Amino acid sequence: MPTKILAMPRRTKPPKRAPGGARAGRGLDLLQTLRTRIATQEIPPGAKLREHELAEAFGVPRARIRQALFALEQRGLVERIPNRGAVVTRLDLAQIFRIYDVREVLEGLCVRLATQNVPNESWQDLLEKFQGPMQEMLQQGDLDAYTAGYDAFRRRIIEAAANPLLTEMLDSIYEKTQVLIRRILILPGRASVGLREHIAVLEAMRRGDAGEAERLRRANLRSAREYLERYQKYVL
Amino acid sequence: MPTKILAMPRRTKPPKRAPGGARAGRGLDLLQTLRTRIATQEIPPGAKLREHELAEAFGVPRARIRQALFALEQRGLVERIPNRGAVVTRLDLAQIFRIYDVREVLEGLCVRLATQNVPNESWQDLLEKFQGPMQEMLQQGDLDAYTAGYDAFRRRIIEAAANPLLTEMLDSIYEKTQVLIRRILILPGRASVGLREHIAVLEAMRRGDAGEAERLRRANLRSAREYLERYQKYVL
DNA sequence: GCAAAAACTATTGTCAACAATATTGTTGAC
DNA sequence: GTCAACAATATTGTTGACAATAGTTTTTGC
Repeated sequence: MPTKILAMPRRTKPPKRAPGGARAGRGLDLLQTLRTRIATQEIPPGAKLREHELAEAFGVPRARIRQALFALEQRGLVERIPNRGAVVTRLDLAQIFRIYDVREVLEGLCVRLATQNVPNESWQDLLEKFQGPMQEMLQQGDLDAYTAGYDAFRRRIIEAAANPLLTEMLDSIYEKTQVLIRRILILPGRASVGLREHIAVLEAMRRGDAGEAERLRRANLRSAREYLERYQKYVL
Repeated sequence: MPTKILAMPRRTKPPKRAPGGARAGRGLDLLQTLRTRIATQEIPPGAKLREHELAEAFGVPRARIRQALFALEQRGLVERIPNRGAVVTRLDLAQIFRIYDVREVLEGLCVRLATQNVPNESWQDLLEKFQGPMQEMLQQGDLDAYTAGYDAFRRRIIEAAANPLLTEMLDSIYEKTQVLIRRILILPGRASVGLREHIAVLEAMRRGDAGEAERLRRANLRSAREYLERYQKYVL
């Protein structure tokens, strides 16, 4: 039994809290930790989340764990069956495609808004990064660096879009597909195709062509989806 | 002070629960009640939601109210300030426009998926209803009936799209803008323009032209948004 | 009479014990 | 040997009491 999935990231003070400073964000901290661990599959799909166990591992009362689990349920990261407990949601292929349908239109909206909201020049640095360094990272097989670069791209766009509701929805989707995105990335030929598509999107943004940028971004996600469809047995 | 906003819809058994049947959905019931009351502004924006008060009004322990408020916060219907309590979220114009941006692409996706998922003929009845009876309702000024018709249209499309994530997102948006949608409807000329647009969408769906249906639905929502922009001082 | 401090009140946040329910293990009969 | 009923255990669900915090009023010093 994998009981050591849990274990706090370094909990130095189980008995007493830090006496001085603000520690009001504790509950949120806990939730955030669980979210990322589920998103990265450090806690894998299908894992049982026992309240008592978690409470002990995190050194917090069970009520707080309970609250966190409730929040995770609302975000769709865990499923709670009455009197049976919570398990990490397992996504089947059909659900993944449905998520991608939604993601496609939301990411499309996101680049459109971003293009409209900030001056065209502000995309220059990202464009150059994607035309140069990112290309090299791929050739050297440094997928971690590439992923980091892609994440930065995504975050910049989301920030520029400046739409809190959209941000929340994309975050909610992202934490469900994070692992999947990385798995698609290592499919044969996917990374370089993706990179070309990202560059096309960025070029449109650089020109200030919001409509075209949206269209290209949507095409990009549909293309990722097609890869997933073709190689599904290797990914899942 | 409007303390009688609350008061349960008819709580006949405060001391003991129904002895026999399933009543597990209690907690969910409470949440649902609060959601609809906030969505319809029966509980108006800015209203303070006191846990103790709610607990007494609903005849449930405070912990359950607390849980419900937590859920409402996650859905963005209330804002919780630590140690200060929860107030119903008040939307300003900027936020409303941001919501409409998201709604536009999601409803667009929704009609596209719906068109792809079910046979073309299944839209025939709705199309006829919109070309005939709905028109009459408008002419007779029966906005309640018209609204009900529109709701049915929306629900059919959402159901046909068969995408739980999308459904949830649209529901979440809808409960924030429900009142607003009705206010837009009574703007001069809006209803008839809207009806024409809905018919155009339905015609495209009837033809099985998913792409065009999506485009038309998006145009429809952008048009609603423009009305809102023009008449904003009358609506808010 | 005004301002600042202190006591008070109202409200939310935390917790640990208790109850209800589901699962697992054990016993007995056929 | 297998199945069913029953007992034991583990896990979640519920509740009320207590602690902490923010807002409000009163008091006191100038």
